[in-house]
Amino acid sequence: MVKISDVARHAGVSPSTVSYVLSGKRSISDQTRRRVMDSIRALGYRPHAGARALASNRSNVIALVVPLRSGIHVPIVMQMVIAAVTTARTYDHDVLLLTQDEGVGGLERVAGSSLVDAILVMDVEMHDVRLPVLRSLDRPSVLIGFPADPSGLTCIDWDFEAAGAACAEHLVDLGHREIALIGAPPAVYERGTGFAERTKAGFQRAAAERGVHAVVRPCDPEHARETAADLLRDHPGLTGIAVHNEPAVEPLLTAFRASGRRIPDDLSVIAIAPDDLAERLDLTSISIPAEELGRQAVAVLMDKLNGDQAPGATLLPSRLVARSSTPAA
Amino acid sequence: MVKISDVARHAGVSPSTVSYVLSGKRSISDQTRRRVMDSIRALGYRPHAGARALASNRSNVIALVVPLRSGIHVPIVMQMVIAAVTTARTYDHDVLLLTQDEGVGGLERVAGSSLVDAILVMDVEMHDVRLPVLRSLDRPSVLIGFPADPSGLTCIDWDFEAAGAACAEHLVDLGHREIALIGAPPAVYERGTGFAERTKAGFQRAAAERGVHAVVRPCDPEHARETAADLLRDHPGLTGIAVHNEPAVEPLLTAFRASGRRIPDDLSVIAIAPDDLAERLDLTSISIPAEELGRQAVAVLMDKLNGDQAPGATLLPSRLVARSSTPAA
DNA sequence: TGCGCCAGTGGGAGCGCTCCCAAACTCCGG
DNA sequence: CCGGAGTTTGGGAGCGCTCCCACTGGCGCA
Repeated sequence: MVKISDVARHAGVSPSTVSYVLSGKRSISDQTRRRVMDSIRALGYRPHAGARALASNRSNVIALVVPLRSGIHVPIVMQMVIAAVTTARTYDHDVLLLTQDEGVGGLERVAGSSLVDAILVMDVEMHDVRLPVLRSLDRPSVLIGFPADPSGLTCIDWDFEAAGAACAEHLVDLGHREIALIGAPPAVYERGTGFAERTKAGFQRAAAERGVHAVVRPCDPEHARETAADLLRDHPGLTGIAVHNEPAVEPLLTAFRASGRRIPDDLSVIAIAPDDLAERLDLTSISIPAEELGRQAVAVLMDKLNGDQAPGATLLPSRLVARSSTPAA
Repeated sequence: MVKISDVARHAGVSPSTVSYVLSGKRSISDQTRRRVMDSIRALGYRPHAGARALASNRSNVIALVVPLRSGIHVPIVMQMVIAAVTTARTYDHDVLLLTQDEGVGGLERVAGSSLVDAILVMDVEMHDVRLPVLRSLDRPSVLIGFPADPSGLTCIDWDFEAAGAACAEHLVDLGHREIALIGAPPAVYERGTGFAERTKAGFQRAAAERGVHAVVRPCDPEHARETAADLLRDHPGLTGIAVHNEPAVEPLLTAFRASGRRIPDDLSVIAIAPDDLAERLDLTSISIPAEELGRQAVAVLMDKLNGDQAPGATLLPSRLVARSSTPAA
């Protein structure tokens, strides 16, 4: 194994100089820097991660806690994970993967052993048992999602309240007087996951402000057909529908058509969904950019690592893209 | 920070004894062990990962290279990832996530810096550029999937050849004389990914051995409808179909029905797909246990890490489960 | 009694890096 | 010509752990 002293000898400088060339923590003459860099390349030197972590008290690794529970859409999670890894690399960090089932112990383990410098937690619950641990840990963390009490924590998420409201506004502006939101699977609401509730709240608030009747239904994608049928039966006057449940979108559309409703003639449909899905189905949508969220979360985490004061809460705006499922009047 | 010498003092032993208690590398009297463990708990001691890695030349971290390209089914990948992480934990290892877009450089980086002890690579291509690097690296690796030339490498995968053959056999045994395999998206074949080819080969071989006419079509899930229509038009006598393309399964079934074929009365359908999907649709299927593959891959990797001679190739058998889409005669 | 053997323990060098504390050298103004 | 400031570099302690090399005391056997 090539070590820093080998490089130093080869370049005719001291080990500390090689270290400083690599870290940039003090000024080095151009000539020396070049000589050192040449030696590094010539010898194929790679700093030993463990030695570095021991001496500097920084591992250059962040932990990423991924969820894998019912009701969450896996491809979106994966997009965020990939974006997080890619972004972390631009900050010269790697990503250690933790699953939720290790729970609180996993966080204490990787933080306590100095395996990671910081922690990114996805899919936070309203009353997440990990919150007190995260608050007490000596390493910075960022949560993707908002718990009931975010005090003392840094959280980031899409602005689902605004997204829900935008759906209602869009439908009302098109002239609909009776609208519905088809939301996440029941399991998600029962868990008290924040995003589902916030979408609902925004939708209902915006509708109420405009004096429009709004109903909200959870929806299990496997029973989309029944949900659609029930909804249309219970509310025959329904003409505008928002869907916030990615895997259920296609089954729902099929079910609406099967029940004789033409889209958009009889029913306007807007979805809160990733762009690729909405584009394919030519659906008006509020886009939820997964990569953007993963990227931003890491950026905020790195700010905290550098000691910069990060905002306690970040809400990523979503964007409404009109397509042919909600025609202008 | 609590260090090993603090524990040693608290327990009235030497630091080396604490180390040996933790590693189990030499015998310790019960009494001493108990005292040390008590002190560890009392002080909340956690060994410093970096120091450990430096002194022992083992980081207890493995790298996992995940794919995210077109044509692969994300939930299956995620299942394998989760299984790999969970299994690695049972061997007291953590998992560092690498994306493919760092390519060869990422492997050299994490191996060269001793950040990881071993490498697990998912979604291997036939002529993967990473193969020579993996062969030359000083750390063990395991590939999930088989390249064109697996010499000098350890590979593991489902036995797709057998799965394809089992599909054909099952259909032929039911009396079908003209059968088809609807496979992965064209992009997957073009990339020369092994699994798609092997399924095809097994299917065709088994059909040929039984003197039955077999056609194979790739299928882009987004154009499942057209694929189904074309296939039925080109081969009106088709009565048995195997599908090896998870996201296309439902659209295909819809398309078959839309073209007037009843399942299973007019058309027997068998799928190579995860159990949950097949169960939901009540489809006869060859199950591809994703968790099992992730678990086994890590197990083999750990064997190699321990110096045990691991088999060069491992093929995981799949299991045929008959359901109502292919009724017994 | 003397010896070898074994189980249990301690001492401490060394893993490869970082970063504090100087030291060397150059340049300038007085 | 000297002192001080600025720039560049070297020396080496120390990060927290592992594991090699002893050392000790007890036991059985000749």
